Amino acid sequence: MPHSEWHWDQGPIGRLVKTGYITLRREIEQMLRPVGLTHTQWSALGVILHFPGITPSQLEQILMIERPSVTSLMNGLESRGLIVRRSSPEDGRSKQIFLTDAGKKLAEETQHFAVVLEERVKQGMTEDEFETLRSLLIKLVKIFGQP
Amino acid sequence: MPHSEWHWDQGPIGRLVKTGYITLRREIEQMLRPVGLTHTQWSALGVILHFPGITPSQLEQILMIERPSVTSLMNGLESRGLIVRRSSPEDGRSKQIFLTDAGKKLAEETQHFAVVLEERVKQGMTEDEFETLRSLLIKLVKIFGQP
DNA sequence: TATTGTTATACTCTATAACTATA
DNA sequence: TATAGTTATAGAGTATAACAATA
Repeated sequence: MPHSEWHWDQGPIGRLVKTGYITLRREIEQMLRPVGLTHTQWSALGVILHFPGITPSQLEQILMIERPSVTSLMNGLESRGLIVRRSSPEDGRSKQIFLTDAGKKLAEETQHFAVVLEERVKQGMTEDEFETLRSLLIKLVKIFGQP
Repeated sequence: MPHSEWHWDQGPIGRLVKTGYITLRREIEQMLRPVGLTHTQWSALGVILHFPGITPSQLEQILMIERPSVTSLMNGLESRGLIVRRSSPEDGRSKQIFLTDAGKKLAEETQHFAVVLEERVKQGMTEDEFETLRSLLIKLVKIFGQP
């Protein structure tokens, strides 16, 4: 790189957030490698574990991906035998998503990875800094509309 | 979602960072739609604009993606006529990447999107909060190794 | 008409492993 | 041997547009 150098910690806020995201994602994916889940699949399993019977349209909002992407993601989990879809008894258009026994087991075994990561973060900064980071990230997101 | 509700602003720090990342990425991609660039391509163009003659191995570190991913990314930009690769005169193994005229034009036209986004963030929080967010994100990344 | 979900289709991003060329 | 880059291959993630079924 002629004449100047790269400093990862400079540059706009968007790049800094992305760097933070990639850093944390890589940590999680390293933990997930032995069980063969991607971080997106792992997130989805965690949500379904908390909200059994959730619908694709609800997942769409939580995971912040489009509807067909939810279908694709669920297809992957279904073909691995981790989830099942059932028609909703209340609304014939809706489908409800449940974890299978295998899915529940895997979700329960891996959900603490989020806590492990969070603990490592907490060890690197004060409680006060940690809470400030949380609240400023929330503030950042709210600027662009998330209610 | 029976019996409980989803609160996007709760949950672990990892999810919050990801929410922030997706939020900003969507804003940028909306701005990029008219010119037909993805946010990753746009990032790469911006880096090459700042560091003409950069090598794939250097891009690998900056963009935080693997070497073959760099090749793939550069192939896409090359086939659109936005960059060219030349062999390094100093090291026969190395290749240097330069923007074409069209690539330079596109890069220059779109680089201010990062500033636009940053300005919107700055309007939603105090200068102090903004700097704190920056420094805490840097601190977060450093916990996991980025020097 | 509006909503829910899926299909069809396509492209980007990413990664691992193996290869070539150069140092 | 080590490094730089590419190719081959594959899978995930994402999106848009069009469609079917239900409300």
